[in-house]
Amino acid sequence: SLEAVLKVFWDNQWDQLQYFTGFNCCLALSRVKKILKSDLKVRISRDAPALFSKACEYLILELSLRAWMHTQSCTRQIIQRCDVFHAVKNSETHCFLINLVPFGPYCAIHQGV
Amino acid sequence: NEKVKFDLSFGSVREQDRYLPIANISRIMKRVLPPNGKIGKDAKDTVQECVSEFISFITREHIISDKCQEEKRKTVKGEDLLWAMSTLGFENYLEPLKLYLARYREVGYIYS
Amino acid sequence: HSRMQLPPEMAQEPVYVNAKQYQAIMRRRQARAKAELEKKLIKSRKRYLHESRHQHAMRRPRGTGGRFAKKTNTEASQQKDGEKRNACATQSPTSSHS
DNA sequence: AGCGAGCGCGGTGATTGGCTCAGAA
DNA sequence: TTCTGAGCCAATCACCGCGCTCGCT
Repeated sequence: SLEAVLKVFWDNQWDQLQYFTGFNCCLALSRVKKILKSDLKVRISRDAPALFSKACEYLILELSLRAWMHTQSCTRQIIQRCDVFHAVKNSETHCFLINLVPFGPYCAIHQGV
Repeated sequence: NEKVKFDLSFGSVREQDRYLPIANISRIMKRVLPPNGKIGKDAKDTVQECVSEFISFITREHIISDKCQEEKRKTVKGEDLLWAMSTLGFENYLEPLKLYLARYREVGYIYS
Repeated sequence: HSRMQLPPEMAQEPVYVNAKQYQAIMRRRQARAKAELEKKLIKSRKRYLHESRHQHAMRRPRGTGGRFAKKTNTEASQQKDGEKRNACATQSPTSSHS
């Protein structure tokens, strides 16, 4: 059912893009630019922060949705770190984050779920 | 003054500069939850770190992979980042981001 | 289906990743290892980011239940009065009390 | 020509902790 | 069952966006 939920999610995102009017930016562009520049000393085009702002929004939404699926499978109501770990580990597109999401010791009980 | 005084934590960059605001991260995360859904603090922090890693992952891959190394001082453009995402398995993001980029250029800065 | 096994960083179960990301993940690992060798990694998080905002939250009025309460008219006028008195004191240094 | 870094200036929303009980364990 | 820890509230102020100039290509 995870695949179906994700398909609905991306269809909704596409619909919201088609009908959206005006430019709503919910992540600070200057902060995105700062993170971009922190990696290499390089010039940043004006639209790169805006693009990453939306891309980060998608990343957060999809990661949270996958984590919430795992939360529900454990019959819990609060997303914990281990849910994010599970979402990262079982996702083709988010597995590059695997080194950043260490399992907390108190979450070890959920490792087999 | 105040910044320097309290930033003697052995890291060179402040927390406010390495991550996006935690309140924005939390608000976006809540959008996929039912009204009774909650988010643990460590889950918020983890996603916050993941977002910064995502930006660095795409950007560094673009900078390292193509000819930007020889050509010093090249500017990172939006289309380059889209190409880098396509090579890293973010195909789902491509079409929405293309449309979003077009919309942004329409209303963002076309007048002069 | 195109997943590659990642060399285990610590003692842990084998991890499989997207083949498209494998090289980039390895490069990122090397960069992190180098940063750790240079002691440039931040380990723990601060309890709060700004001292001034911490102080602001600490001295704010709270309702029953620990929530932040609306600033009352009395407090607002008191604060305005204090500001005015402060400005007056800076303008005329001999006008302070007894 | 075009395009981005850097700076200064308003305006503003992210930051922030004590208590309660949902809910993790 | 025990007892941890996340949501709740809104005022300040650090910072975000915008317009500007200047330098680079």
